[in-house]
Amino acid sequence: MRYKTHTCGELNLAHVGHTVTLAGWVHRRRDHGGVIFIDLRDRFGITQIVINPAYTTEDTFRLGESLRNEYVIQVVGQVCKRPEGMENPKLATGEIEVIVSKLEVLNPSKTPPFVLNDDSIEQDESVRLRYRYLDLRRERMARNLLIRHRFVKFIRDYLDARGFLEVETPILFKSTPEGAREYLVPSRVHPGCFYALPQSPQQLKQLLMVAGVERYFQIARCFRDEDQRADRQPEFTQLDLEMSFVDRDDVLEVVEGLLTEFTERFADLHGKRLMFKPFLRLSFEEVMERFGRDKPDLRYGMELFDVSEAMRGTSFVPFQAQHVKGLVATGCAHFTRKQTDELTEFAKKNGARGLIVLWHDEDGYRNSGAGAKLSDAEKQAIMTISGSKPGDLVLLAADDDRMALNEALGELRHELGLRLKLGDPDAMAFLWVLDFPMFSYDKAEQRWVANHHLFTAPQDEDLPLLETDPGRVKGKQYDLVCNGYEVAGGSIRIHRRDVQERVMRLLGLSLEEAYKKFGHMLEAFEYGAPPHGGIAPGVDRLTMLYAGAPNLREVIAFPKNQQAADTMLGIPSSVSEKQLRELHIKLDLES
RNA sequence: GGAGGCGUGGUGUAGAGGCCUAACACGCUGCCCUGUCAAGGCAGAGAACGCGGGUUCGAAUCCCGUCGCUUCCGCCA
Repeated sequence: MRYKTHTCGELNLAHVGHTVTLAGWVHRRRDHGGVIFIDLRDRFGITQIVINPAYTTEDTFRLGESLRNEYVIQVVGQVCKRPEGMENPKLATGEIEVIVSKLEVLNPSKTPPFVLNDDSIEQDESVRLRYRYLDLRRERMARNLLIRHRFVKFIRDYLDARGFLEVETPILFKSTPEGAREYLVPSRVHPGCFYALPQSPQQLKQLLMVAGVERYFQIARCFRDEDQRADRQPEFTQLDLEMSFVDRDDVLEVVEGLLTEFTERFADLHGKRLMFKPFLRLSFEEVMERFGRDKPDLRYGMELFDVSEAMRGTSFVPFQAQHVKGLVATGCAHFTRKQTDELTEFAKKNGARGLIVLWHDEDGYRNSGAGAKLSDAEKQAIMTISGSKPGDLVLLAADDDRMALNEALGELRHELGLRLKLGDPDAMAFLWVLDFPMFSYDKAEQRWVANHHLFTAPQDEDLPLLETDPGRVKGKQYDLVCNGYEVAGGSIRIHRRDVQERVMRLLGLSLEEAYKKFGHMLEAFEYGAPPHGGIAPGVDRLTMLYAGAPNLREVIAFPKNQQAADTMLGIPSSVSEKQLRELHIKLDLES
């Protein structure tokens, strides 16, 4: 006999009269003494089971009384329309119930260490992770897994329909000199040698372009041995993709089309909607000027304003700087001195020299603190430029370093956005950030460093600047930002050897060194590399946003904790002496 | 590597120097109950308050250290 003829989510009035077999977990039990109700749960839903002595044997009823939460049971019974007024509109199957004739306990269960049948309780996460297989039974987590599945399935269908080829690349990869710290895998066969787990399939996907694949993608696992954040896991999943004979907009269109269609087609599942259609496009420079962060949350405004000119020649010492900018915290004039002091501390921590606060009352800026020191003309200018209204709080900072000023205010804007919950939880505010500067000067090391990676192509018109003014060279690089998170990054790559060599020269990399580190790439590029470029959207981060989750762990079945450990599996763990010997490894636990 | 937050029965919380021989809710155990769906009623078991040290006549409550979890900075080409 089959374990189940139907799932617990599919029965309805059309099935009334049918005899069905269901199997699943006891979600909840309501024992009225004479009649027992069981909410039977499987992945597909919940169905009410009724155990009534009038319709079954004494033994079955006794067995029903012994049921507890999370017992795995199988029932045979008849689908019946519920009595008038007894329907449950909260359940998809709420118009019917199954009257049990036969009941079997397939497996009893210990009492779970935490509540599985109530998502409203915020459960301590370390316990959830310790018993992740139970945590995943909960409705919210089951939904997150489903959203992720739909997303990945959609990606495959969407790209397949557009001629992309899914190709797997090795997990046992090569240690690369730059970038994130890597996870190393010792080789048994080659004493003293190591594989490295890929930070991303970057180099391999470019080699696939040389190989003539033209349109490649992969749901790729990536590994980075860096410290964790809410949006960073040591292993994570990227939609890695690369295209030949394309320029920037071709790549952008693929990703934008994919995310637009997914957002709209699956709105019933995730409940999100697009804030910008088409996605907003801004240059890095404009984003920094207006929002002070290369990954701004554009679900709300609160743009930075610039009063530098109006403050020129001010007698107010804190504003005697090249640049004076600020932002308006709408409706925050009720903030106390303590709260604004906190904001000042926050701004300082993020590089501001200080924070000037103006309270906008009914009759203008309050006459205390900075409000008392600024001239009427200056206050009027700030009011006009900032557009502040009574009830608002105006926050200003000054600095000779414009970028530092933008960044400090940008972090302040972000912090306020979080504290004031300015972002609409149902909105997805996708933004393309374009025209990044390719290089920054590392003062400590006295050399130019690449902001993206070595293979990013400079914009054509900036090529001459490579030798004359590297700081002004912009790259064919692009980031996709959503709700304050970087959700994708990519670039058009250099495919011409001469340009590649000029970039390497600028970065102080000799041809000899370059060949040592990237020989396989440079060699491949000499065999007819097509113009190509790509991008890598973060599957975990996007799923997190679609799921409305506060961190990546919520959308990964078995995530690592902040210490990169899994307490359920007890990893990382030590290994036997024998294993170490085979790998030619001696431990030095002192250092 | 650094900074902040949290750590009380199985779970979620309350408790802010003596009223704590630690409270409440859920869960758990037993009994009652034929229409509930967060079922209901009655009874009961279960924690010396992460760990160590200190202050005090007295500490879950204050201080120091330590461990665990978490958020952020550094780091993440």
